[in-house]
Amino acid sequence: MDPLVRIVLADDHPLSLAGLEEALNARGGVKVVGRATNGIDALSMIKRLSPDCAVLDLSMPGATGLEVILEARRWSVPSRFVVVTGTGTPQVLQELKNAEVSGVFLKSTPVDEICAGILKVAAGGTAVSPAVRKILEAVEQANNLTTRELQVLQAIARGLTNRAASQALGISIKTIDTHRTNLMRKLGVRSTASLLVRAMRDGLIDVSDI
Amino acid sequence: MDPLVRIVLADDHPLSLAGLEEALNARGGVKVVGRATNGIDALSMIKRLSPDCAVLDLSMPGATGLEVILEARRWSVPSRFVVVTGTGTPQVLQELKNAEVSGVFLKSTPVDEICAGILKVAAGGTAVSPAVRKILEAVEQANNLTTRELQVLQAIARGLTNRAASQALGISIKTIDTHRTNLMRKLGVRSTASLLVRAMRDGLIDVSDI
DNA sequence: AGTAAATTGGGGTAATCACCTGAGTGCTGA
DNA sequence: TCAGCACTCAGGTGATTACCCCAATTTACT
Repeated sequence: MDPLVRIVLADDHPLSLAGLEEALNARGGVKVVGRATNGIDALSMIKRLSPDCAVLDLSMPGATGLEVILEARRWSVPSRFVVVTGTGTPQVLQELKNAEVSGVFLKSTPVDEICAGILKVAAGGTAVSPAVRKILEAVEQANNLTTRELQVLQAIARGLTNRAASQALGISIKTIDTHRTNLMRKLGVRSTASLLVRAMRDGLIDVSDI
Repeated sequence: MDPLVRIVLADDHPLSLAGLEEALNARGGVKVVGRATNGIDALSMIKRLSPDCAVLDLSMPGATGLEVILEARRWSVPSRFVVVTGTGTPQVLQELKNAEVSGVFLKSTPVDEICAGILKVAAGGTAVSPAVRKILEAVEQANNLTTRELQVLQAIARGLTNRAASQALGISIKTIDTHRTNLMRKLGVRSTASLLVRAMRDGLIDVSDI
């Protein structure tokens, strides 16, 4: 048998912490050598223990999981990292991707899948849940949209007609028309209806203020 | 001081169970007299202990929280009930509302809020989290839409034009037009764009298969 | 049987959309 | 300096939508 994989868990929600540890123990092959409920403790613990893998919640008091990772890397800690995040907003996931975090999971992911991912990352691999991967692909596509195009998309989502959108953005109706045409071409749809469905599904537009 | 409020907790996820109990203990005034990780145990426990309040997860092996409640009521158990559900689909919430469950919360709700709700329900009140209430209002509105109108809404969401939708549903374009107009009037919007945004935001249409 | 609601569909009009070609400006990196 | 891109706008055409009118038929329920 391999020696046990040493793991540090950090999550400000005690219940998630306990649940994950229990699942990992049930699976075997790992040893949870440290637990933290805030970013600061997590960071010092990771520095001190140099675990094979640190599993971090993203929203923690003191420092987010991402901040912990970046800081730990500045100290050349050899650990690998898995981030578990509750809110899978495109922006957050993009940041994690840029930071080249080895493993990313949503909290809604089945615990078994997360456990498997942690082991994989600890073994030197990468593990990104399908849900996260899907969102990232959407982000990829959103990044191909220009600022102005996103603004036009937002305006349309608010129910503005081309005319109203042109007034809102202070440009000609024809310009709005051009942008919308380009949006539909870029997203591969042929109607405003599909455009909005795609945009909302992929989180390209902000629905909260509508 | 009042005597301690006697509570039974049931959740197949041990971590949620522990987290909630911890939070309740921290708040004080309550005593968790029973824990169950499946519907069957929960039911027998409630019958045996007649707690002031039973807090039930909706998705449990054996029997769902709702089934437990309905069965417990058949036995005239005097307990009051709080349901905590992970998936807040409109259908599920509507069923809970119909069953007149005293308290309904999403798992994403802050623990403090859930605790406060449990105490309120145990005291004879009702507690429905704002998020749930909002979804229910949307359901209310969706129920005012006829079957055909919902079908037309789905068709539009799939990006079908009036013509394509008419062919898909085997009716005249003019009928689609009528339905669409009625939809917009009922939902208080004046454009297809707004119609879709409203529909998606409120879960009136199924986005998964688009 | 009778009333209400749902579903169907026709006519018509003004507005808007979808899509095209073309073009001027300004910024940026090679 | 020059190509490339983003942004801007125009003209034009056919399709479609938004919205109003009205009415026949079916379904549901009292």
